[in-house]
Amino acid sequence: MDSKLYIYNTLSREKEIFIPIHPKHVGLYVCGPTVYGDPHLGHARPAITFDLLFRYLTHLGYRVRYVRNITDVGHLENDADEGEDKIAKKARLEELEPMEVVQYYTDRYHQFMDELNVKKPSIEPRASGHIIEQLQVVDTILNKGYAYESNGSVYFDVAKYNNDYHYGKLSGRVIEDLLNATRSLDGQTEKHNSFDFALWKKASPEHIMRWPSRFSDGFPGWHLECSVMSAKYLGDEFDIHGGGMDLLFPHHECEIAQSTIANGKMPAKYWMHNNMITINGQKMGKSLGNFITLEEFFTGSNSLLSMAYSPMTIRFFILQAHYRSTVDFSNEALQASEKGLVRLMDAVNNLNKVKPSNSSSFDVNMFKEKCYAALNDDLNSPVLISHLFEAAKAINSMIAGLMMITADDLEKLKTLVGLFVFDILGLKQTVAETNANNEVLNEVVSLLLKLRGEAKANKDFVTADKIRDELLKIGFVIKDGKDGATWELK
RNA sequence: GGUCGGUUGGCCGAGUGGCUAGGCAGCGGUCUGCAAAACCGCGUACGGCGGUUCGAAUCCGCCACCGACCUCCA
Repeated sequence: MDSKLYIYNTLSREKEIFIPIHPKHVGLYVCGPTVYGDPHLGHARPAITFDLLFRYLTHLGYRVRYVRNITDVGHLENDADEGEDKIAKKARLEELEPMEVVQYYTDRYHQFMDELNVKKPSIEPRASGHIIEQLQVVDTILNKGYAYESNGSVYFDVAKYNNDYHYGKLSGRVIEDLLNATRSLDGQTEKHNSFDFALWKKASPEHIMRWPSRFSDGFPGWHLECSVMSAKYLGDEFDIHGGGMDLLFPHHECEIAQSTIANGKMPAKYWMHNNMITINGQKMGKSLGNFITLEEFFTGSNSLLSMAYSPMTIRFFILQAHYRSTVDFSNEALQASEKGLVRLMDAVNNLNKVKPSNSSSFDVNMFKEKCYAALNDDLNSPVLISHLFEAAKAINSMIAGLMMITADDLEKLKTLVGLFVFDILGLKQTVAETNANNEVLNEVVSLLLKLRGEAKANKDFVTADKIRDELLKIGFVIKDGKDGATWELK
């Protein structure tokens, strides 16, 4: 528990030691997906980053309440008009209920997160399920004088807030600069200042998701849900707030302003932001249209992909970069990750083949220390992985008889490798590897390998190679070693 | 235009003042009937220019290039 975990706090722009507000408990809030499109690689990054954090904090013994929201309000518009076009009419008849769209993409998101072995959060609240709470906060902020009503909408008064508090403390924005960056936007005329943001927005006719309120039929502002739901489930003040770097401004800045007025407190102590995934050096995002969905990765069905990549390859690829760095997608990089992952997993499986000796030439305690040090240093998963590769090399050397390990140390090593690879990094064995542990299959293949061994002993290499080649065709890779052949499924 | 961040060997990607990150690819070797795997060895990288220092990829300054945010976006 006295782990000395340091995390980089965007608020201070420094790594800070993590000390929970309530000992032994951690409140973690992460901005989840807006469910109006298929999940893509960009969605995988924060999910995996904060999954790693969730897993590690849990391992350290904290009771973690992890809240990750589903944004299902405010993005759906009805583009149908009153034209007589038959196709348009049919489209309208077959049109999906907004909640159908939400349900569909929520399910898709869950499906792909499961495949990536991302643990479910403790609570996954939906914005649409918290309209009443959001309206209550609108009232609170209005009553405190930091919001104004304008033509059925309610806006947060940023200028007033900035007089009394500090708008921009998270993002480093200066309000005067924001004024200079003015652009013409819809609804501008309703706002006192361009940087004011909506708490409640009156729905225009084409908006199909709408709720009644004393201001108008409308929907809550874009930033309000996170302030409301984090406070509801984690309290006015909680430990860690996470999300993508692109949400830093304005989303999180606005959240801070709202929560500060509504609850009188900074909502979160530590703010963590994962960086973007780039493609050809550019951010992969919905608006740029350069995203590759997770389904496309898993099936290889995208012209940018030279092959399909397994969920674990994607997970490992993301974990091989530090979460605050951009990570550039390329087929070459992904294939390198895939091969590396196979090498690592092979070594993990090889642990069972290691025979203990009387002494150890591998320092298990040092290995353990280095692994924890990497995680404690702002979740440095790439460094942790580099240590795991060193352990992999050591394991293979033990099998080759070049290194030794005592039975005690071997047990420790098995426990540690299992802990870091499976529990904390959240990697898992492929279906093929799981099949390889099937006893019946094991005996059948062993029988074939035994026959091949006999053929080899008789210098009948034609038969030996035939067995090997035929097995390879089915998907078995045969590896000859000092003490006979071993196999694995590709 | 403003704010912030980045530029590391063939590719990806750690590293923040001196000590081999790691993975992939490549080359040489060991092992093997051959192959694969594994192991051993090799490459001697830090955008440019200047400064600080005994010593800088790492600190400071200037320049170049790239990106993020400023608008929905993970």
